Amino acid sequence: MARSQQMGRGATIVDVAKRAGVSSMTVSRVINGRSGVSAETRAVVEEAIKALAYTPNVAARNLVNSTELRIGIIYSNASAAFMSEFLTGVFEEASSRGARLMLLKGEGGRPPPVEAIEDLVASGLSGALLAPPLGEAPDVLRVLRDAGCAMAAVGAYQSPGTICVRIDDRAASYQMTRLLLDLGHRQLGFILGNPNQAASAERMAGFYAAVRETGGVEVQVVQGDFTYASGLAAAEHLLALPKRPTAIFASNDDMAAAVVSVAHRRHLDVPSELTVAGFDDTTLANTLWPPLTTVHQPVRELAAEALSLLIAEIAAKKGKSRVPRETILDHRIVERQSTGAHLSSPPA
Amino acid sequence: MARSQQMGRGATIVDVAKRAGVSSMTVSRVINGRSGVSAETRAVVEEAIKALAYTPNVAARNLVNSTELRIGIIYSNASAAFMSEFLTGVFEEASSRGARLMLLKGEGGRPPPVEAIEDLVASGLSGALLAPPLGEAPDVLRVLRDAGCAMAAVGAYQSPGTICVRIDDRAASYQMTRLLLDLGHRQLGFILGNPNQAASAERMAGFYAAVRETGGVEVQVVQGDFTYASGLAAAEHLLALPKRPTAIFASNDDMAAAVVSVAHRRHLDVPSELTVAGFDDTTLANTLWPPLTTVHQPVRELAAEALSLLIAEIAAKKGKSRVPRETILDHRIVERQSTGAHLSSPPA
DNA sequence: ATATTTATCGTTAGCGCTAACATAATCTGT
DNA sequence: ACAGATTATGTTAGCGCTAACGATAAATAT
Repeated sequence: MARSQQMGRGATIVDVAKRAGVSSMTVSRVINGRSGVSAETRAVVEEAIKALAYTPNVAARNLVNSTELRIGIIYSNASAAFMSEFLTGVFEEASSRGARLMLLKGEGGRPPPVEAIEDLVASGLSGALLAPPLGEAPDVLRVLRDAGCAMAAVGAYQSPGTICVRIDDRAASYQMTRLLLDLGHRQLGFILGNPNQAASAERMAGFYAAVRETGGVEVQVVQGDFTYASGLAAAEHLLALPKRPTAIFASNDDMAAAVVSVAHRRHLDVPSELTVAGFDDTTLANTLWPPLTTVHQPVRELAAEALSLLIAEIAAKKGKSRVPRETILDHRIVERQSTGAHLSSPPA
Repeated sequence: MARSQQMGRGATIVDVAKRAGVSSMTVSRVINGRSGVSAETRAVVEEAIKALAYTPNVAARNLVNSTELRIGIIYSNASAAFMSEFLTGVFEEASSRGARLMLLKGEGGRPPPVEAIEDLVASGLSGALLAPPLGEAPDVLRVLRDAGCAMAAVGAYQSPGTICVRIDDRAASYQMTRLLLDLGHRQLGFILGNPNQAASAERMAGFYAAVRETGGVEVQVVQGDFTYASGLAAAEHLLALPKRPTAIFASNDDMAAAVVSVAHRRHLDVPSELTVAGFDDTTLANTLWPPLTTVHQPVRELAAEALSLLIAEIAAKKGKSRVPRETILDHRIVERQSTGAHLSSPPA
């Protein structure tokens, strides 16, 4: 019996070819979008593919190409909440593309040592995907670039030859600030992020943009570095000010959480006496009480998109690459319970 | 020319066979630990494998087996920090085994709906790996069991037919309590975990075991459910008590973080006026200030081991499975800065 | 008209591995 | 001692796919 169809799982390329009345090679060409197939033939084949619910067998494809796509995922253990989402996105994409992932993690929030990256590259890498903030780590970028390794970075601002996938930090920050202003707040505190990440400057720019277009706003800006500890210090400073802010916008959730903690220590209720907003929508935002109003990044999609682009880039290696250098995905403002309207006469 | 060795990436099974002076089939048998190979032949082959740094080509293997191992990873988004580690472990293991992972995530800390699981199973699953606390979710277990799907659960206590991989919660809890007692604390508070997870009872048992063998200890136990909010309430209760505890041991880090927050609100310094200990060593433990003393679980290893056992179980499906039902990995007490010696006369 | 290019499609071979069978060598029991 | 069972190895074929080349027909050039 003609085994293919009846037994076993999915249909094979041969089944499709038979049904379309062409050779398997033609089907292969259609699948891979290769040229040299007439429009009508292509249509017939596509019809057959759909009818049989055919999906290419990645194992067979990898085997013959022998080019087993090896992608290095390089990250530091900075924000685990973020990484969980990130890895999920990457893995889903990788498994459907049949890519093999090599994870490399730095310890203590630091990038992995250069030697580790060199080893990884030496083991034969097709490309590397950088999780924030490594997309802006000079050492990492240099090693990879020297090795001629294709790169994609999530959350990074452009560096030559790297595919960047991120949200529009400035716009997000602008919108969040607008939200605060619309709630009636006119005394605003802003806690900056780590200065060596481009996103920090963008977030501040968005904040200022919203402030500038509104009259009578007083702002206090203090430097942080994205850590909880830095948020603690910044909050202590802001809340000890003679004209203390009625709303504080921190450049990430960790620092926003610290603000809440300091507020509580000073017996200030959140949000009735102090409004707090964060950025990133990590689990922390939902773990603490009150849950934080924050900016949600579509981390999973960012990661999946970055991997997808990276694979495209690798494929297009010889010809001029038609892969966009910069891709922006949509963010979302999540309003939870750490923000509230400004009360002109605060409660006793 | 005999292409194999000189060009292309790694060595193939044929290269190994040639070097060992046997057929490729014999090498295959050695690799897969199949019987029917003499000890000396096996040794020679293993020698050759090592010499050539041979690694099996997963694509080729999957292709011929056609049985592409599809493993479902089922989890809720409870603790992202945990999941990040968990996924890392699972993915590393999966990529070296050539397994294809299907992720299924529940929303809002709930298990995924039964329909979703049924769909997943229907799509052809070889086995399922359950992240905590789903290893003890009756609905999930039932659906999987009915489908005759092999299962492994991390952090769960035994349920028939499921492979459980976890740490010894009781021993860990005992050790942590001992640490507190050795620091001189005699007024202890304990915050219970969610009662529908077996680990909660184990952790309490360990706590009591340590308390019982020590004289003159007063304990206050209050119910929690592993959430930050429940920790808040529990801490408020404990710290309002007339004879308030000098040390509080929470059944997980989220609740321990809440204790720290409440302590600060009441102007109690941690650790000089109140010692706090957690459990799990999530990133939260290192994010907050002061960093928490807690019990570290080797999450990555737990996940990898569980997947490894699951794959073994699937392979041994026909014969009697020789896979252990329960596997315990080592934990570690991590002493950070939330714990300190009890001062007989507390500072003014 | 014939030679030459171009577009479309088919054939062959082989990626690295293992199931299934074939073979050779050794061990049983009576 | 010799058929039959056991153990140790080799042979053959093929998993699903695609590179490389070959074949055919149509378009263009000379």
